[in-house]
Amino acid sequence: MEVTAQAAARSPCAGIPADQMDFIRQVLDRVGDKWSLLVVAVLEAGPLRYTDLQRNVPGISQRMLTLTLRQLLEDGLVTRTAYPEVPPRVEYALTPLSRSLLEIVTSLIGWASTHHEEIRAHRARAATVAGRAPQG
Amino acid sequence: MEVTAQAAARSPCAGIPADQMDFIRQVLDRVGDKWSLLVVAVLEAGPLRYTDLQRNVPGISQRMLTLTLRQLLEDGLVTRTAYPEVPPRVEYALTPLSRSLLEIVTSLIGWASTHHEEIRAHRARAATVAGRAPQG
DNA sequence: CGGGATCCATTAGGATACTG
DNA sequence: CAGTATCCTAATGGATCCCG
Repeated sequence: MEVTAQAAARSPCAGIPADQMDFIRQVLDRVGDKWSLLVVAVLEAGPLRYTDLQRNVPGISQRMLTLTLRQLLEDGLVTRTAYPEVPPRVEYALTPLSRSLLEIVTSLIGWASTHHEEIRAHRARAATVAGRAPQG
Repeated sequence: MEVTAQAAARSPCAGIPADQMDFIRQVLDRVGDKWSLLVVAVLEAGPLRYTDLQRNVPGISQRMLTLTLRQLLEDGLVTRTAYPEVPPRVEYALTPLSRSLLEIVTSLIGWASTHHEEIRAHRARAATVAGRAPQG
């Protein structure tokens, strides 16, 4: 225990207060999960309804769309507006909060775009070195 | 249909070419997974050996540390240096690539720090509205 | 149309024990 | 010290059916 405490005191994740560590994980979990980010990205252009979202986020299932939206709703990252019309209509939209997040995410996507060749090259190389040639 | 087609044409994931979509997911998976980012963050201060990493990343298991390091290694996000000494010593360090990633991540962490109260507040409020009071 | 509920497969990830 | 291998559980997530 004492060792852990000292280690944590010395370098609790590169200067992160470790109090924050916990909730940073939560944010990361949300950002890093399979769909949240995609949904937010799709909503950037403007409000969309449920089925439009489902079609614009390629490959998402109703279940995951529903769950993702619920999470985003709880975190205040999207708003839900139900119009009491004859064919029910519900629109989801971004909030100022998610828009600010989107800026960061956009830079992350930019990073990915810039460096993905590098990563790919490294992976291919690693696979070749890993034990046998990829071809057989 | 026409609405969807237009929406998709307008916003196939916020202007992302959808070719890139795939590898962006990969990057996001790596960044968003439970440990990669923490390991990278801890390595920011300088090279560390296996056991030091394990102690500095609170809660990580040997298994996950090993797997995470392997992934990072394959992607060229860390380097591994084994010193042929009597007690074996292995050091892991960041690369220019991971340092550039760290800048983005830092801003993400900054975002989290700035807005986590907002998110928490929204969650609490959502929980209250959800059907019953949080207290019971 | 906008979901909720259920069933099922895959995976992530922790605990433990063992090795060089 | 620096891992590897195995087992097992919990969470992720897709498919499907159902309902207001």
